[in-house]
Amino acid sequence: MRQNKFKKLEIMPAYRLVADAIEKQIMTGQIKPEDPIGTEADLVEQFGVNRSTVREGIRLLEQSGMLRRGEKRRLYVSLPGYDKLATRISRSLVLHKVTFRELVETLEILEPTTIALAAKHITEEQLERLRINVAATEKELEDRDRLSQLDTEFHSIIAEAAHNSVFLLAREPAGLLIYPATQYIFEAVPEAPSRLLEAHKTMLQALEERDEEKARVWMDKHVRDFVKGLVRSGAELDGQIAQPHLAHLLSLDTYL
Amino acid sequence: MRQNKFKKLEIMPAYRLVADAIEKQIMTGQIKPEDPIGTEADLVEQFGVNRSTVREGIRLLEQSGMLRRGEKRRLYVSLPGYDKLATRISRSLVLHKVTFRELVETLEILEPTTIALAAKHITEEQLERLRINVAATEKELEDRDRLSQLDTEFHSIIAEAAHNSVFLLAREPAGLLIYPATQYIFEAVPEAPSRLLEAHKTMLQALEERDEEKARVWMDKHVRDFVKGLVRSGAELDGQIAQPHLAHLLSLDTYL
DNA sequence: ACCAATTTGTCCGTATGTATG
DNA sequence: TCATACATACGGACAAATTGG
Repeated sequence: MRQNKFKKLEIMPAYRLVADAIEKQIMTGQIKPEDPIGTEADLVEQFGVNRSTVREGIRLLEQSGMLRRGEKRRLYVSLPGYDKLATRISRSLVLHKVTFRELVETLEILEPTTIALAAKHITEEQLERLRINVAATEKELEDRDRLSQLDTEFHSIIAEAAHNSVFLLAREPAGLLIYPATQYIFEAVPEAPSRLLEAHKTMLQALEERDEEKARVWMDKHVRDFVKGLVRSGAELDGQIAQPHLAHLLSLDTYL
Repeated sequence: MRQNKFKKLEIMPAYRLVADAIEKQIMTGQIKPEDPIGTEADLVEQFGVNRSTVREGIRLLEQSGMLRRGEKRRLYVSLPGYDKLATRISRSLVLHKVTFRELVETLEILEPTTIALAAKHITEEQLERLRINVAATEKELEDRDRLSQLDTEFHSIIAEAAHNSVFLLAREPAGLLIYPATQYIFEAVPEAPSRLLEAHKTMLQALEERDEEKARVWMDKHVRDFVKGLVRSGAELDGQIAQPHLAHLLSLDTYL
């Protein structure tokens, strides 16, 4: 038998090595967010590779949000934004053919817990944003498109108010995928907008009173109500999300 | 007043346009996972840009996992893998200085629910993997490093058994960040390994019996136990995760 | 097992637009 | 206004690996 004394060598393209080297310094805190990275020419010199190679490496980190072009077009270390991450996760879920059932099952669990946490930790500023959101909802009760935007935002603010970034990132992708469907519920269920408004109003009130249980109970009801509406609007719970539901995800290309 | 008839133009670098164009076709299903993309030369011709530009665009999609170099080094459309996504999310959380408190708060909620779902949906094959995992845990009770790997794996298998990819992605990042800390608990709490083994054994049993409540209760206990151990091991709940805890995340560079 | 064509990874040089001082 | 520095994009080149005879 031939002797197998050597592990398979890890052969990686130079542009990956560049990206990994920079990422490692970021992850280990040797360079921190908002720190400027040198110019491309600097990196060329430091790594001893060609500019094209450096640029390809930079693109990898740019996409994962760890580098960005800041003022003066210079390179800065950057914190990957939660909104961008959530969008990427949502898109992945779509490609994996996630079903409505998986989404609502998740939200039935996460949303009540989220608002319970929010009741404990919400700030006055966040309450104010919720009040503005609810007021806008009341004013635009006829505009279904706008209404589903406001719905998505309402739940995002609450998630933010939970003051737990792990939780925030856990629920945001599901929220991004499911709440836009509100729009289709409105078409099928005429009383849906007013019921939504009532629920949002009550939940806001519960949050103002710091009433954890009341908030949780109403959110629970709200989500169940949502699922019922979803079914009545003709959505197949075990089917995957339809193209029209994804328009908002696709048009986000611009700032991602 | 000057007439404002024009919207601000979206001015984006060519390599982004390339990436967006391809991504849009993927998201709209015009090209599907495992479909081959043309060669770089093809893309050069189709987009009418230079090869360097095409390559930079490809890097963006490569990083987000929508494109990969497959067999024969050709470009294929690809499903972003959950493991890769979870790792990226974990790293982002670290950069955002996530605290132990946020992690355990999340897992105290998600893990019991996860195992309850798993009790309903777990397959025989997944049960078998859990049995193997628990058997290995019993055999390697002395090897702390190996033990914390097995712990992480145990919980990942359960998450997979819940058969809800949204839920899976919601908890995996927290799992990746917190369970490696088991290692440090073992150092501070001598009886921790045997307690962990007992809990894992009992949860496995509950899953075999499809006993949702028993599974949930034990997981709840297990997580609380974990948190206690974490505190006894000297971890500051409101502090961020220490460097040593992240070693596994950094060495994963190779296959990401 | 050898050869010719293709393709990727990498490098070099250059032009252009834009921002800085 | 001019000069400098830098990012973007282009064109061309070559070696190594892979493919397809």
